[in-house]
Formats: sequence, C-alpha cells, structure tokens
Amino acid sequence: MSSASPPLYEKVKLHVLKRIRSGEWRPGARVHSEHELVRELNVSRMTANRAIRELVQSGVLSRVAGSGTFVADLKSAGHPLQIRNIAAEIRDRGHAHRAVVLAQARVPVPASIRERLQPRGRELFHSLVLHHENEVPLQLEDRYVDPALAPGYLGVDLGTVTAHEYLMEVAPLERVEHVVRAIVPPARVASLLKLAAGEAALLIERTTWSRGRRASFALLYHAGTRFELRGVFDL
Amino acid sequence: MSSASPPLYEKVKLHVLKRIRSGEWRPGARVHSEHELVRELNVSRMTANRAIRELVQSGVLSRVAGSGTFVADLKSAGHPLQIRNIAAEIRDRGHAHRAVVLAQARVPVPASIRERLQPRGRELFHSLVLHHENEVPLQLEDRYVDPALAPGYLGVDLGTVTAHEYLMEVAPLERVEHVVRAIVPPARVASLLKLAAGEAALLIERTTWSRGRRASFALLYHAGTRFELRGVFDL
DNA sequence: AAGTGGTCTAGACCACTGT
DNA sequence: CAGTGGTCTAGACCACTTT
Repeated sequence: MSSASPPLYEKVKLHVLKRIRSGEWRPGARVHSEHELVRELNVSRMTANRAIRELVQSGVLSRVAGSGTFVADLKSAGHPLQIRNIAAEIRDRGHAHRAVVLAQARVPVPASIRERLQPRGRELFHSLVLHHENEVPLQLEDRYVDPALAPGYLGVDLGTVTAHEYLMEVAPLERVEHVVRAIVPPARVASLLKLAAGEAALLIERTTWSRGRRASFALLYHAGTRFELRGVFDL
Repeated sequence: MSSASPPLYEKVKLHVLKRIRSGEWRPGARVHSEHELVRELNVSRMTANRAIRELVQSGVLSRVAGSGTFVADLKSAGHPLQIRNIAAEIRDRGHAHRAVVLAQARVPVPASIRERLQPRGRELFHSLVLHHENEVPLQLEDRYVDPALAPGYLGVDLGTVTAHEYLMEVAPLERVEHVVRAIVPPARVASLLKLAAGEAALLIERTTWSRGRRASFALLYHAGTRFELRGVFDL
C-alpha cells in the first residue's frame, strides 16, 4: 500500500526523535506507548514496535516490559568509537598504503606474550610489519600468531595481504578485543616510526579468538602526531 | 518465575551463526534465504527477517535486495570501542570518584578554541576539573562552553555534577564527536595529573552539539599508565 | 483489571536481481 | 520469469507492572 520512499517505521522514529531533540521529552520522560503510536500515526503495531526497538538499540530510548518506554538517560552511556583496518583506512583517505615486512619467523613464546595469547605449543609465529601512508610510517604492527590456527602464516606475503585479513580468511573470527593506551614508545619503535624526540605513541593491543581459542595478539603502535581515532554519535 | 524459553528469532540467529563460526559459511558465501529459513525452522517470515536483520545490523551479514544475503567480509570492517563518562566508569569499578574544581570562570575566546567551538559571542565559560579515582588523579577536564546554550554553567557545582551531565540536562544532546590521540602533555597537565617524567597522556577531544549549534568543547587528558579504552566485538 | 512491552503468525504488495 | 529482500498489516497470546 503505502510503500513511499521513506519507510513508515522511519516516520515513527522521526516522530519520536523530533520531540526528544527539541527537548519536549527530556531524559527519563515517558514516551508514547506502542498502542498510542498506532493510533496517532495509523500504523500497525509491528511497525511502531520496530521503530521503537531500533531507537532502543541505538541508545536513545530504554524500555521496561510491563511498564513503559522512556527517553534514555545518556548521562552514563558510552559513545562508540571505531577501530579500523589500517590499510583500508589509508586507502579510504585516498592515500597510498605500503607495508614493509621487517620480520616473519617462528620464535619461542616470549614471556610477555604467553599470558595474553595462552598458546598450547612452545613456539609462535611472529611478524613485524611497518605500514606507511604516502611513504610516511604510520603503524608498526608487532604480531604473534598461534601456529595451530594459522599453519600457513609464514608463507603469507604480508606486504600484499594484511595479517588481520589473512587470519580472517583462514580462521573464522569469533571475538576481537582491543585495548587502547598512550605510551612513550621503546626506542626501537620510535626509530622505526620516525618519531620526533619524546613523541608519544598510541598503542592498540588487539587479541583475536577463533574456534574457542586465542588466535593472535598484536601490538599496534601509532605515531602520536599522525594518528587519531575518531567517533561520532548522532541524535 | 517460570521457564523463559529463548525467543524464536534467537534460534534463527544461532542457526546461522553456528555455520559461520564453524567456518562452514565463509566470508562472501551466500546464506540461506528468508524463505529457506522459514521452511527449515518452521518460523514465520517476519521472524526469520528479524533474525537476519539483526545479524546485518551487528555486521555479521550483508544483504543485497533482490540478490541475497551473504556472510559479511569483515576485512575492512571497524570494531567498536566505548568512551564512557569518567565518573560512571570509576564508580562502576567500585572505586571512589572525586572531582576537584580548579577553575570555573568567564573568559575571552582562546584562539585555539575558536575554530573548534565556533561560538557567536566573544566570551566563553571555561572550567578545569581534576577527576580522581581513589584519590589518584585520572582525568583532567579542560572545558569550554557556549554561554548562549548553558547560561547557568558558572553556577553549577562541578564537584557534584559532571559538566557533561549538566549540559545534557540543560540542552538536549544532538551529536557528540570524539577524537582520541596520544600526546606528551604540557607541563601543567603533567603536574596536575602527577605523571612520571616523560609519561604520555591519552587525550580525548569531545565536541558536543545542541539545537544545531556547537555547545561545548572539552580536552580530556588521561594519565597514560592509568587509563585505557577497552572494546570487545563478539560474533 | 487495564496497560505495557515481547513475541509470533500468515498472509500481502513492492522493487529489484539474475537467468 | 522466479527468487530475493523490504516493508506492512491485523490480528494473537504471553508475562509482567501498575492501579
């Protein structure tokens, strides 16, 4: 029937959002119930339900079954930030990405890695790759991989395929954890990233899981003055 | 207090997820269509549709109308990270939060702030607050607020209510932008945060919009060794 | 008892894609 | 053309909260 360009549930969402954005409905205030929206906007309940459900999902509203729907209290809510694949990010900026492989070998498990990767064997695959944006070093990728989950890792041309990409091809990705910190980088890292004296680095530690086990642990060092994470929350 | 059986759409989601996690359906592979799921699992199409739609929303699948549903290629996908309210974060850890107000005044617009806040008037409200976790300084909040949007800002007890909380009460939040960077902090910041010599700082720049205008700009400095951002992505 | 959200169904029409 | 996803309806039953 009424499949106009904007879907009906979008109209319902806007109907609610307008009142929140204008300040008419403040945080904690009760929002019209699904039944009321059905009557007000002449939509079916499933349509109103979808609209409200999506607003809940995006953090704008919160619901209490049996009680009602309320404008979410964003006071203590979190805001999303995106961590992206470095190669994709550089290319999206329209710049040239080049990866230089500094090391790619089988190594005994370093003590500092053992706890974070918890591998079964005594040896790991290790790789050290320097990613450039327009020939300027941007990220140093220090990665350890469990050989049991990616036996062919040493044969991969990491200058062409990023390790993250390869691992996702080989082992189904189940879980990714990121920890972001500001550090004063070790001398070797600073030198490779061509940092100015005393320049800080943004360190992202990425652990990935596959088939119920830890598959890889990576230390991603970024030049403090040349790299930033960006996130926007709208509404 | 009876058996809360899992919703049907969750079963559909698991049905699909199991095959992805096991590697049976690899990135790019075609997923069973809604009709097929309807037949396989004896659910209505709307139920299958909801399940698939949620998996698309979470980034696991991607759809092409008229063509089909496919396992998403996570290669260049981003992973979410959360930036939280500092007071809420500290309290959630079960620790004591204390905010010390170092400054709260009307100031002429600093040159470095003008471009980022783009205020109409010639003066701004400025506040400098040091947030402690168990009496250890964790975040220095250097904030500028447009007086037009929060006229009562100077009267707020920032030791009790965080500025972010107050601003959300006064002006409906429309948009928040975050930029995260690693820096070597200025001497004054290092001293206030009681950083070790040469310690790096994690800087979060937060800009907020309200009623179509920029409402506040905040520089949030964090001790590099005592603060981290954490994010988990689960498939 | 009335209201609320949570879920589910069995249909339907549409626009689009691929053969 | 048949198949796909995108949307929408008008009912329904349930568990829960509020009055």
